[in-house]
Amino acid sequence: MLTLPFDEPSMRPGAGTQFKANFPLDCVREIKVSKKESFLKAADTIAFTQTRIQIREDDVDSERDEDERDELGQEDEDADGLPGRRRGPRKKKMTKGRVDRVKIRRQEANARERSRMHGLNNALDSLRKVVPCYSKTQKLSKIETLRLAKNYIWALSEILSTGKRPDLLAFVQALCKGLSQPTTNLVAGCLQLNARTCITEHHRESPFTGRSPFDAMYPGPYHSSTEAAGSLGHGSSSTMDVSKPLRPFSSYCSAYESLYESASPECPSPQFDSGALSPPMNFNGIFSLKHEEPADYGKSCHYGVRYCAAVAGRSSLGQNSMSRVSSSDMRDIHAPYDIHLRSQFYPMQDELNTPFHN
DNA sequence: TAGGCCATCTGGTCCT
DNA sequence: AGGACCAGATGGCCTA
Repeated sequence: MLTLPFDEPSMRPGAGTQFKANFPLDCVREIKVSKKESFLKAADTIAFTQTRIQIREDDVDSERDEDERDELGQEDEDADGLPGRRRGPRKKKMTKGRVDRVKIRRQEANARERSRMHGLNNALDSLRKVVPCYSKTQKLSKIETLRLAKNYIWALSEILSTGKRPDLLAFVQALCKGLSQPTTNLVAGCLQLNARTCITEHHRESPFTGRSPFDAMYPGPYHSSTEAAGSLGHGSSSTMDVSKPLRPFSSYCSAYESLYESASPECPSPQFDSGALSPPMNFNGIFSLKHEEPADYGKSCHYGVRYCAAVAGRSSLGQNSMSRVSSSDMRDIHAPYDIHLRSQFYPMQDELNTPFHN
């Protein structure tokens, strides 16, 4: 499901301090340590605490020794009759206590660094949940998550700025721009899209003639032709022509530019080999960009941007789901990415997306 | 077995 | 001085 939970606590400014408290339980489960690790950690903690106590006692002793030595040194200097000869800060000797304190500080710094990286990974996990491809079974890597998020933001901002109804394929291509082939396959799988069929059919037609594979997904005025319906595997008649080569990725780039009238990010994109794509999947006219919903889905009033061709007045879906963020802002936007109040859309959308959830 | 990904440690730098 | 942040090094795990 393609959603933008702007209202999600972790997305709000100032929510960082409550990050752990608001974090979905699923994520907490994922980072939960095993019993063995818990025991080891507990043992380490005990040993560490004991060490600290011992070291503090040693510190007191060693510092007392240092002070005594310093006093002796001062006496020596005085005895030499050359006071003030030594310039600059006195280099402190690495006594046992000081070495131990350095060790402790290092361990504490390591713990902080671990905690910091865990927070970073948690943030990355939350990002994984809002990009258009999320699966617990096959997690996107860090770099791929960031790339996909960047593409996603860019594509959505283009839609908002141009107010044009984009081509589904171009949108998918924009999302996959710069991603590795496995990730591209994963995204295609998450989109429930027969990428290869879609691409080859798209290649056959002249691009951006107003009739896209997207048109085939929905009945009514947008259902332009039976050919288009076949191109996306509409209903149960989806077939995949594996003999046709994939389009080079660079062509996606130009197509996307012609659609959005601006340069796409990082163009030219790397050209990937035409590896195996997702297996043929039936496309029943319901488009879900995500396999799973956040745990708190529907609890709060989320704004979701979803790929939905149900333009107002053209289908019951559209009529029921056109709770715009701002009617004045969105009135002229006829893009299929309508913004919905998630709480209002939830029952229908849950029903529609049931077949695509993990 | 090589390569990718990841977690962790570590030292350096900057800032308060 | 101490904490945050960063980047390099290293070793483990997994997969093709």
